Amino acid sequence: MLNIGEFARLGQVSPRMLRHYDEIGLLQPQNVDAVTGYRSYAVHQLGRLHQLLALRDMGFTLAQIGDVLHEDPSVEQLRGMLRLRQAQIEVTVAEEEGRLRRVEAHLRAIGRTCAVKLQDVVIKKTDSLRLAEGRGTSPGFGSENLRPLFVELLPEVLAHLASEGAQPGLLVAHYEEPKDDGSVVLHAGFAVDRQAVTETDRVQVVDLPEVEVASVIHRGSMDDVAPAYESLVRWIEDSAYRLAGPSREIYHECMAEDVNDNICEIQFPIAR
Amino acid sequence: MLNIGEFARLGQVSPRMLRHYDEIGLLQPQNVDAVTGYRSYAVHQLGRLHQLLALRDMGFTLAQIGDVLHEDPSVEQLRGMLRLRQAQIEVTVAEEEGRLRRVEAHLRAIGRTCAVKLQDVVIKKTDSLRLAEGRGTSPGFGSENLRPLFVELLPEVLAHLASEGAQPGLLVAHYEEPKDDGSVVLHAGFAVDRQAVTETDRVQVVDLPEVEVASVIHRGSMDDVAPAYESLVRWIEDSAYRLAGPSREIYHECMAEDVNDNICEIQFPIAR
DNA sequence: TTGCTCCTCACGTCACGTGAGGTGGC
DNA sequence: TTGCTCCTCACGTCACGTGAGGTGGC
Repeated sequence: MLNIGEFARLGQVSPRMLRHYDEIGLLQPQNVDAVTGYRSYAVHQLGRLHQLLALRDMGFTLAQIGDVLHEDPSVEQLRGMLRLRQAQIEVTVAEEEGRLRRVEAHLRAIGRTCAVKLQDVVIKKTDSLRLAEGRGTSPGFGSENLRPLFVELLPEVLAHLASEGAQPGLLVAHYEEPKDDGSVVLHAGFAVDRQAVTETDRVQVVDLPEVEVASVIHRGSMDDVAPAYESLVRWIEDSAYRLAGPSREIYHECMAEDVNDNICEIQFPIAR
Repeated sequence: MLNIGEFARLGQVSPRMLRHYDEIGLLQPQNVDAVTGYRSYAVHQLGRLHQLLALRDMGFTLAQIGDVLHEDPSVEQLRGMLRLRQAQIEVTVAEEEGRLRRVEAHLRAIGRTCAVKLQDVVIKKTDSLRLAEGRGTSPGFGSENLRPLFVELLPEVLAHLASEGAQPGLLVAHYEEPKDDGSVVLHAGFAVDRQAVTETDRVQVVDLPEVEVASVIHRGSMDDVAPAYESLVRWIEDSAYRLAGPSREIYHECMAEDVNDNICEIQFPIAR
């Protein structure tokens, strides 16, 4: 019979761990002295300890290990548990590799620019969104092209919503894929949630689906949005995602007294 | 200004998380109502939240994120943190892949045999060990060859230790690489820790170094040790380690009344 | 007597999730 | 009045590490 220190040394574990395994019933000493509380382990318990450590090294929780040790599962059950564990580890590995790619994308990003503040690209799922919107074609991106279109479309949408007694929510814009000549179709409108809004030939109601996006927050005038767009796109390509559609712009704040306080979230659907 | 629910929805986080970040000073609301305690967030705080989430997605702890957000590190410092994080993730990935290989080795092991009980292979570091030992050559492995050698060598070692007033510790055997003709040199002796023991031409004192080993516990007669050896070797090869030397046998229990209660630990040094 | 090993609490870890119990505005 | 959102505790999670304070045999 071995005392706890000797047994711990043989098994290369700490006495505290053995006490813990005793406490939760995973591996109880052969004998506990009724007076002193001293634990004694039989040499053959080293085999049990080995099983326990082997399962722990495979990443099973102590509760699962308890099931295996006490319930003596069939070969089939054991195989099932191992397969499940295998699948879970594969998921973990994939997650960590994703993390790694994101870190490396940020590393390359700070290598490329002097702007320190681009580490705010975030992957998230958007909520689905119902918009009342107007549409128009612009000769290209750039606020010199887009601004007049916003000024044309938005009052029409607002007037229509007012005539229907609906409250406009967030201002949202999204785009269609640019044509070969560089022209783009802009959709600009307001979130209307579940309010009933009828359509006209100038105002449509559309549902933007939930999608996974990469997103940045741009603060300031939309005249200066280009760098944000560029770093977002490069970040996405860098981190082994790919662009899965044209962008959306969500104007969380677009009427600040100071234009530098405007806040616009730029989202690109991504895949992979 | 947004209340906590609105802000949480925009950032795709839970209100509880925002309260937590407030509590630990990571992201405090623009305003807290003195009477009701209601938190209000400014839209531009979405940018801060994005930074926070981006850092979290890279696996930084909240304490580290706090440092980045509050202390506005230089590009060089930021690069250093990212590099460190990158290295840590690479370690994690390597560990998880090791786990995966161990799980797969066990899966193949239970596919190969009907014996359910071989899941007790464990990787560990041995303690260094000082032995007083005798040496002899056997025509091969197998207890029919080795047993006479043990019977010859061990009494000599014991007698020598007794004459020196030293206490014999654990019985340990180890081997040299087998020769081409299949013969092996057996070293068999007893642990002597730091006791002073002089050497003779029949009894040598050696230090076995600390090494990383794969280890199984064999219970019963050494006549039946072959399957344990075989499964240990296959397991090692299977899990992308490789054998880094000949085996050691540690006889934790070798004089049980019932031979089936003998306990022997078999270790193979491994590398990679 | 001093050192060593053993014992039993019990707190701390990390980033929140999940009630419990209560409040304020539509 | 009912629902909804907000609030503040405070426990639970997982596998131990790390004291604190005390005991027993050489």
